[in-house]
Amino acid sequence: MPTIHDVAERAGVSIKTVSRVINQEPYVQERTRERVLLAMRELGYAANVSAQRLASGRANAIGFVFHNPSWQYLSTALQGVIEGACAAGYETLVQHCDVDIADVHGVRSITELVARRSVDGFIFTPPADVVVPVLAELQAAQIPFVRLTPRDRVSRQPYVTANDRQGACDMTRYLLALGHRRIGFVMGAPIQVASSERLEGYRAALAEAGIRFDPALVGHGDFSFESGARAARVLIQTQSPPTAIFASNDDMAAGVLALAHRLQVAVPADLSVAGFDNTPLSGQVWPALTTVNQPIHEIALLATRILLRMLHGEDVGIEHHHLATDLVIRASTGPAPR
Amino acid sequence: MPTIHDVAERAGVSIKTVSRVINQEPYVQERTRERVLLAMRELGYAANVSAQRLASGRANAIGFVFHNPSWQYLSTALQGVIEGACAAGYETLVQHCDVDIADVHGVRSITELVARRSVDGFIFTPPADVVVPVLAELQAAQIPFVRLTPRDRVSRQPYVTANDRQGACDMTRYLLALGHRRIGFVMGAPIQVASSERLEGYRAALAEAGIRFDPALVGHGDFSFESGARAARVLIQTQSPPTAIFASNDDMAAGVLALAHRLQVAVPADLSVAGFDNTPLSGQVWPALTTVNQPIHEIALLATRILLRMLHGEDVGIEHHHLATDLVIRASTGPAPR
DNA sequence: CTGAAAGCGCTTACAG
DNA sequence: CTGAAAGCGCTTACAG
Repeated sequence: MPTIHDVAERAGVSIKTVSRVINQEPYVQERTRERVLLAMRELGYAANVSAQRLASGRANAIGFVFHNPSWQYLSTALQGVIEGACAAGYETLVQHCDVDIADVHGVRSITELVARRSVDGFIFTPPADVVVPVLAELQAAQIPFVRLTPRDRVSRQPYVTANDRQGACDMTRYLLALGHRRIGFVMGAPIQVASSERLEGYRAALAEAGIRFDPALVGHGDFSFESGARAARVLIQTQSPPTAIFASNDDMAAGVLALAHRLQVAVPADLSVAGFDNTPLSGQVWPALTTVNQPIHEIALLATRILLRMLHGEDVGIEHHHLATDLVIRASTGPAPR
Repeated sequence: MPTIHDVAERAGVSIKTVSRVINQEPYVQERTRERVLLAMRELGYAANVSAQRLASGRANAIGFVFHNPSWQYLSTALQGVIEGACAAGYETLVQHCDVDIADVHGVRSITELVARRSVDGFIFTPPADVVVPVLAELQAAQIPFVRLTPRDRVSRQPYVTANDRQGACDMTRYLLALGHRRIGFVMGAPIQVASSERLEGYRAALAEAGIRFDPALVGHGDFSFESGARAARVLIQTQSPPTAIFASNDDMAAGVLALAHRLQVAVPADLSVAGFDNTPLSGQVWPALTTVNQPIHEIALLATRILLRMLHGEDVGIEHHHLATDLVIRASTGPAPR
């Protein structure tokens, strides 16, 4: 493996000049730069990352922390982070964080990445951001991090999220426009901030249309398929059942759909069903789900760019971004019956 | 940040002795070891990974290469790799490999990880293992790698896969046991070896039962939901349609299901439908899919353990593992009609 | 069982 | 615009 010395010798310059070319520093004569670049190419040279890290004190790597969000969320977000990191010459280290064991393993593994100088900063995906002591520790140690769809939105720490409230409001407006007046809503796990945000969006649209909010039309789920089916059973078997059910994620909407099939309720003729997240699942059930798309890739990319700015020493101030969602209209929704 | 010198001073030993304790080398007096360990704890010491890498010439990291398999496959496999790597003190670097652009970006990014000394070896997930020139380059450079469910199973290079043939054979036997005699089969993308393996399993079970293989019962898909629906349309609208359709992955089986619903074919009363992979999707469609479970986590973990042995200089010989799958029986299959 | 010396391949100040 | 020296924090051989 060629080193910086080999390149320097071949180009007839000092290693410092080679270093300047590698790091794209100014003040290198164009002809010199070209000679160095040529030598690097001829030798197949690539800088030794560990040596760079040791000498510079920077890892040029970011940690991607996750607990266990949906597979799809994780992968899409990870690709966004990798894209942003790669473009800036940063590596991405994936770190699982066990939220349940709280500080035993979770904390250790993350702070260890810092202690061992393996990463310069972190991206936290939900719900990994609930490990508050870790975040406090990072903050105290001045290790930058950006959170994706975090639970706490009060602190000055930067975060990027989809605008859940607006998305739910849009969907509810759409169902109202189809003539639905009794619209059921299935809530997600209360611990996640998206749950209440989506409920608020639903309520806002109802209020806007002059429709009284009816608690009896709200089912309580936990974002799982089964909880969606359970909530739907309750909603459908009431005195005056809703003509539409808006489940606040796709998994629960699929559960609603399965229950409707079992009870022989025609979708969307007798019951419209809508979801949230635009997961692959939403397009692969029958009928295909009308849902809300979250720009996960863009969210992750933006978060990474903010993190990179922080790593470059920039004082970014308050960076709280709420990215717009969009409606994906498919076959599971239709005009209100009668 | 404390260094090895700080620990050495506090423990009253040389840095070499501290190094011995860090690396768990023998020949350290128990009392000395304890004093060093105590000093490390008191100082909150963690070795600087970059310094270790530079000095030792080893990265203690493995690269996880992926193209774009299903999200779920990717995540499950990644967790298996991280688990195995972490246990051995290795970091995991996730590297996307663009199979389509072939050697422009794909090759570059992978060989660069090696050139920059960022990783010691690789795990290739399908279909990233199709970048044959990269594999050849790695082999020439003596960089160990293990492939997951690779296309090429002839070379001596180690790999780990699920036993697709056995899984498909088991499923077909199960359908036969339910009384089905005309069983349709939807093939996946021909480029993936799993496609032909699964077809072979189907054929083997038919032969075993003394049933002639009928090419007219084989639909040609590409593992996508849409291709499953298309293939099902052809199969269902023939003169004597099958009483069961075995789609060789869950996405296609969901497509078969959607088409059956559209054509008002009752599942499983009139048509049994089976899938393969046991993805989350399979449990969230209606009726829930009978499918074949692949032990992805175990596959990834085993692959990582083999890679680690290679990285430790062991000559592992031929390591070609075919892990058993198991049947997951749910609601989409039932006795043959009549 | 323990240690002093050299060196891994870079970057950081500092000179010129 | 270019370079010589020092040092980042470890491990590797080699002595004792």
